[in-house]
Amino acid sequence: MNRERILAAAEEVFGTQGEAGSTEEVARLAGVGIATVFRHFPTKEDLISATLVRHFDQLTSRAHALAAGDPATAWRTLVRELIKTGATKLTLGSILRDVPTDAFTASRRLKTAVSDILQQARDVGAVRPSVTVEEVYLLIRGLAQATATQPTPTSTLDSAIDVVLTGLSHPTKI
Amino acid sequence: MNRERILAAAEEVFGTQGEAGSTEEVARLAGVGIATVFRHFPTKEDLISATLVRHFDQLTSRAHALAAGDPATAWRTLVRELIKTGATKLTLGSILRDVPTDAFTASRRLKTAVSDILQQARDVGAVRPSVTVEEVYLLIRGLAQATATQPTPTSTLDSAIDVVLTGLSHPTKI
Amino acid sequence: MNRERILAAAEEVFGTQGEAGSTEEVARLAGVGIATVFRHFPTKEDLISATLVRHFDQLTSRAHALAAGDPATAWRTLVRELIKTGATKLTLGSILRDVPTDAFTASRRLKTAVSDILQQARDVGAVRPSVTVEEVYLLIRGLAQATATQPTPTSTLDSAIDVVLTGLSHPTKI
Amino acid sequence: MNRERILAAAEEVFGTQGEAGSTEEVARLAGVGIATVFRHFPTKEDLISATLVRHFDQLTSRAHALAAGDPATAWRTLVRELIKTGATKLTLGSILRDVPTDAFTASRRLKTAVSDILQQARDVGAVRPSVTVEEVYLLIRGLAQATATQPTPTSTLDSAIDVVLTGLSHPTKI
DNA sequence: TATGAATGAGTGTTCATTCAT
DNA sequence: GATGAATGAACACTCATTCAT
Repeated sequence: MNRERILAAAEEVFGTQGEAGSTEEVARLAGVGIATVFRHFPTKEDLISATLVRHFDQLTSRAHALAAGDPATAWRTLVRELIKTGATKLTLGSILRDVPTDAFTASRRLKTAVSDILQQARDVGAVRPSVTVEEVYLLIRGLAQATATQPTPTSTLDSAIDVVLTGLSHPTKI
Repeated sequence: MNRERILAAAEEVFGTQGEAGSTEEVARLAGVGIATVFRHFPTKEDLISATLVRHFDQLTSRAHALAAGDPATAWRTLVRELIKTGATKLTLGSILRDVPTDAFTASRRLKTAVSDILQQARDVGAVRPSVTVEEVYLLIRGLAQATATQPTPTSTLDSAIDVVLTGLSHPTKI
Repeated sequence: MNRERILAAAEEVFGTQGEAGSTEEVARLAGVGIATVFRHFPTKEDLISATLVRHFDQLTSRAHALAAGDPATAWRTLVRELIKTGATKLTLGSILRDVPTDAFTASRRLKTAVSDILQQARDVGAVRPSVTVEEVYLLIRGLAQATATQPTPTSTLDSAIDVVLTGLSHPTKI
Repeated sequence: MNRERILAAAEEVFGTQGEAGSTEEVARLAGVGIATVFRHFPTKEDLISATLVRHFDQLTSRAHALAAGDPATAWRTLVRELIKTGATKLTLGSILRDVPTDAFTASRRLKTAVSDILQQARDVGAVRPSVTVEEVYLLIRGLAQATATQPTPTSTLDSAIDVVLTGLSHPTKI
């Protein structure tokens, strides 16, 4: 039952400090001994991976929920939320060097869900047809990481997101 | 005269790994003893700071050079270059916690140069009037960090940059 | 339970070499890994402080025991023992720069015990009335440090102690 | 000509901080490059040794001067001065592990001079006949080191010196 | 199953000492 | 003869990981 407590603590610790966060701090925050953490997750990497899986799965659920509503709104909301929730936690992505399979799979699932909504958005003309998931992901990851890295006023972030959404909906300059 | 060799090595090491990079690796890469690094830069922070100063100053020079030409072109070229050269190195910016004065000053100089070119671009209508340097910086830093963090095909990055440039030139959706 | 082993090793190492002694040597002598030392005493200063507390407490106990017997004998025995046992270890006192509270308190307790016996000795005329604890401490510390610093034949040390005890019992020259 | 400047700096540095003082600080204080220090004194130990020689020779001269006057006064003055001037500098003595010959010789010379004055003092009854130079040295070194180690009010030190002088002039308790 | 205790490898930093100029 | 630059060996301290209970 500690597993959940540990994961929550890990999301807090690594989300804030990146992989610089120490396993011992996770244990302390979870209120368990350090050996307990290692019993559940034999490696620091395993712990981070599991944390990512949890995070990605939550986002995937959210994407599925949004997919039921109006495509244009769903799209804009999704992009916004991915950037903002990722802001505190996605630093984790940077740790995936040799991508652990579990986390990789979870991120695949999320990417699929995002692709689906993107497709709907393209269909209703909310997004220019030539836009790919890859570039969308790059833009999302960028803003998420940039704000995670350095405190940013909400208004600045909102403007930047608007720029991205606008850029995605208009034909690119020659 | 090792100073330059050390700075180059530091740019490589810290640019890739952020402040996680070790001073010892910098020394090894520069082909000098570790104490030599510390003779030139008494603190790891000093080393990082000096690396940043060098990097920022190079970019500032480039900005000044561009400012002499056509505003719209200058603007697009600058944004592109800031993102691409920053890609390998700007991770460093995230290290500026207690901003070392020198690096801070150098980054101010760069920001001023960027602001000037942005103003010219606004004047010729290449950029929407309401755009601020802050949001431009956030977008640039985002793409730089995102590509630094994870290998990205050039084409994807180029598309993303086009999205940003387009978004900056069009009026934002309501 | 290594704590005790580490403290014993620390008393040996720091007692001999003062704060110049290395934590690593303490670990080696205690037969434990260096990290174990740091788990028990997070700082070198903490380790030294704990060593001092242990040492001071032992001396305080001894002083209390002596206080029960004949004042003149108690006095002479105490001074002798403080010098001789301190000889190997009291170098540590010199490390109390920013006195760590625990060690300071322990040394206070010892000083009080010494003062009590000194008072008894004054009462029975074994020590001249004008003698203060401060000068007694200075003389004790002096002989302890001097013999710790440089090997000294027992007979020489005994003579020197006799000189001090005699000087403390006679009226000072004008 | 730098030799003298370096020695003066060394006496200041090592006298204050013991062997913890760094050679580089000596160089800085002497206003010369560090390599210059090593040209004159190939080893840190050599430097300290030379510093000691200088110091001992000065004290020897002083002893000779005093020997010309009244024996009792000379004795008391010498003891007092050895303790007080040694207080700032004799920390150095503790560094003599494998006594470098030069310093050893110089200290011999000083010891002889002290012995002579001690003999005169014994002859005029200012010091008990059984007193040896060894115990005198031990007492002097002790007070010098103790005050060097820890700041001590002048009055306390003076009282302690009086105790020693008194103890040396009276017959020892049985 | 959970834990506190133990550990070795690594990090930033200092310092006596050497060498090219 | 004097110097600044270079170096390796140490040191205090941290952390992911393992083990006995």
